[in-house]
Amino acid sequence: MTMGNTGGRRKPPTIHDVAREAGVSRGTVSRVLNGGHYVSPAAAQAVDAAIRKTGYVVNRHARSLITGRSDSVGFLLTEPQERFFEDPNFNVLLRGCTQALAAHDVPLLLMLAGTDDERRRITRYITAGHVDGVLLVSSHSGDPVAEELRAAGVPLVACGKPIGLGSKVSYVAADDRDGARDMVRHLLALGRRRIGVVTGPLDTPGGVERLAGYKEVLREAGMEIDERLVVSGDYSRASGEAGAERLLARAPDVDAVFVASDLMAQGVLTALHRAGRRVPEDVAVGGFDDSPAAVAASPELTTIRQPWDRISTEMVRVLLAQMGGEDPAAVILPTELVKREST
Amino acid sequence: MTMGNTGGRRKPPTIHDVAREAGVSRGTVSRVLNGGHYVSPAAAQAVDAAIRKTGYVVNRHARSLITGRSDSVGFLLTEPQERFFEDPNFNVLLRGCTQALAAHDVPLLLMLAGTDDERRRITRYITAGHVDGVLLVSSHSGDPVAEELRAAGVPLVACGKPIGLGSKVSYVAADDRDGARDMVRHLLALGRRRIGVVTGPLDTPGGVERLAGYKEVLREAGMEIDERLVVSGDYSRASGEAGAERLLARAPDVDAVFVASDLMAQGVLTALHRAGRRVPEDVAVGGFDDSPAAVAASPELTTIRQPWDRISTEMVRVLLAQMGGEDPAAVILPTELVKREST
DNA sequence: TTCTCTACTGTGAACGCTCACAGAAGCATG
DNA sequence: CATGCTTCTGTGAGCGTTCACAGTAGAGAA
Repeated sequence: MTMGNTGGRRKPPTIHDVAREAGVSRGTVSRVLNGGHYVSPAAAQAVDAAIRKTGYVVNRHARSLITGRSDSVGFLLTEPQERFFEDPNFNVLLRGCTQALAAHDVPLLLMLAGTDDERRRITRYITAGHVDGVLLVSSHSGDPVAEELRAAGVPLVACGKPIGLGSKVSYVAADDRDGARDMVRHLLALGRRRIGVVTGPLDTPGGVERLAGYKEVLREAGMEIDERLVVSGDYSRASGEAGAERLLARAPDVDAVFVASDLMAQGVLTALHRAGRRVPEDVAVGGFDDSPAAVAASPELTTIRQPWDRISTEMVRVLLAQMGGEDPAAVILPTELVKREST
Repeated sequence: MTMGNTGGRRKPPTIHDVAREAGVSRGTVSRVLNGGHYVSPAAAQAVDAAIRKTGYVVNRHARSLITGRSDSVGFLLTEPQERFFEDPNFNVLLRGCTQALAAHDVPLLLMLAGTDDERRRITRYITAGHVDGVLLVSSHSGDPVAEELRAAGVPLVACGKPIGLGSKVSYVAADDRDGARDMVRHLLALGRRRIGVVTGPLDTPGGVERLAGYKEVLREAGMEIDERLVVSGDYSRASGEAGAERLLARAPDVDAVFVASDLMAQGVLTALHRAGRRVPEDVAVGGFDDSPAAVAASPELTTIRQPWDRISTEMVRVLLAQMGGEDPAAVILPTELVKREST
């Protein structure tokens, strides 16, 4: 009685059913499914109709078994997870990647390598061919997982320039150096001349590049680099606070600070406030990332926005290309200066 | 010359290779792989050794093809994605689910149903049997995707009590009502007597329950519900601000506000500050969620913490049980009052 | 000894798909 | 009229695993 297309189905239709329905052979249906080359228009139409009528969906397992591909990719996070999972930009990245892949009908598997045990299992899983490629989030220098995947020849696209991996690894990154340049130029344009910097960790490309941009612009402007104005942090809020204190102690005449992350910049604001300096009147503060911390701060932070949505789509594009046989590629995307109250 | 275990492998070892290496048959290897029943200790040991030696990893596609299971689950978000992806608690949930599943060697597929097109594709994908179960985040009343999955008999566990779905759907939720009770009791214990409330959307179970808890405690305390003290919001910061203004206009003598989300509570703080009310001296403010907004706020918010880590592990537990044939279940987990500066 | 029962093991036969190949048209060229 | 070429189609094989079944060995009971 109830045999319609709704209701609890037991056995889904196979390519066989579609072939019978369309009056063609399995091979023809398969060809239609895979691009439709070498298929007559009439047959293609019949197959399409049969697919709709039967509600056929390809069994990816059977396909994978023979093709050796899985037609899925992994999103692998080997970073200390707290840090990344608390960064809303990470969400934008994850969402962007998922959607960009979905547009290509490629499922995304989320993999978190926290413990060594997980690392091992995930490495095995990937090298066994259960995913065709990996989107990697890791700024670990010499990440063992990444290295092993690279060695196994798994298509890999890193978010941000990876350290310690050969040039064989693709990556997509924001132009950290140029972002830093923009910010420091902005501070110069405001008439500031004693510009300090709180760097990120200098064993990460981001940390290095942002510092390099800072120095470049000052040199361009004919100024000497005063090492008293350079202190380093680790992207944490606390390190920003400590950094600002050191800065104030070493160079009390500082009139602007370029901080390599918004979170640290929040700490800088706290320290400046405590020291009785007004922002931006006495000291202008520029952050980096355009995280929610930037607007949550008071005053709201001028910062550098990284194009996370474009980063994600580019990562997917590069990965799919590489899975299709193309060579690894590096993509650098421009950043944007977002002016707010702190400068 | 270079034939070691490292390096670019072409063909991964199969169950055949393991069987040959161990001197047993495919069947025996398969039995070892699937629980080891009806296998002699000697054979089991030989197989284990052979697996280690060959570096064998089961081909899940081949397995799935015959078992009909995929041994993977989907994490499905049908909510407007901006809202959830900006909520760090969502991250905790996602991470917790991923890790709990990883412990069972079950991969997680991330699925975002934003557009109708995506919704259709995902529904097809799931009902075609490409995942064995679904972790669902959706407070949509009458979510069509959820309804279709339920109808198709796909094991489903919702995060939070779902609306409009039959009792056949499992869910795991924090005890919203009890959390609200705790907060309002806390405000009463501080001596406040004119306690206002900014509710969440009243077409969600969370919104309804939190309001119910508020009313319960006041009635318990022998107080009448003054409807002037009840305003509704939609969880957004702006709606909190507007709500507080309405509250102040309608009941200027308000001395405490229970706000159904931290984000709204931030808005409430802003409005109170603007109106010249001191927090907590003049008006105590209690939030809900313990989101980062709670500590970012000034003063830091007293709030109700939902056990997101436990919610995730419970969701996974219930889902796996259901995939194993058990009946749907509902799990309600206790919340925790976190006292900070705002009360 | 013979039988039965249990514990274990090996062997096709699938699962649903793609791929290589063989073949059948249709059509122009020699 | 044969020959080649292109376009299209069907068929068998096989991907790596599990499952059902048949079978073997050893222990205990008759």
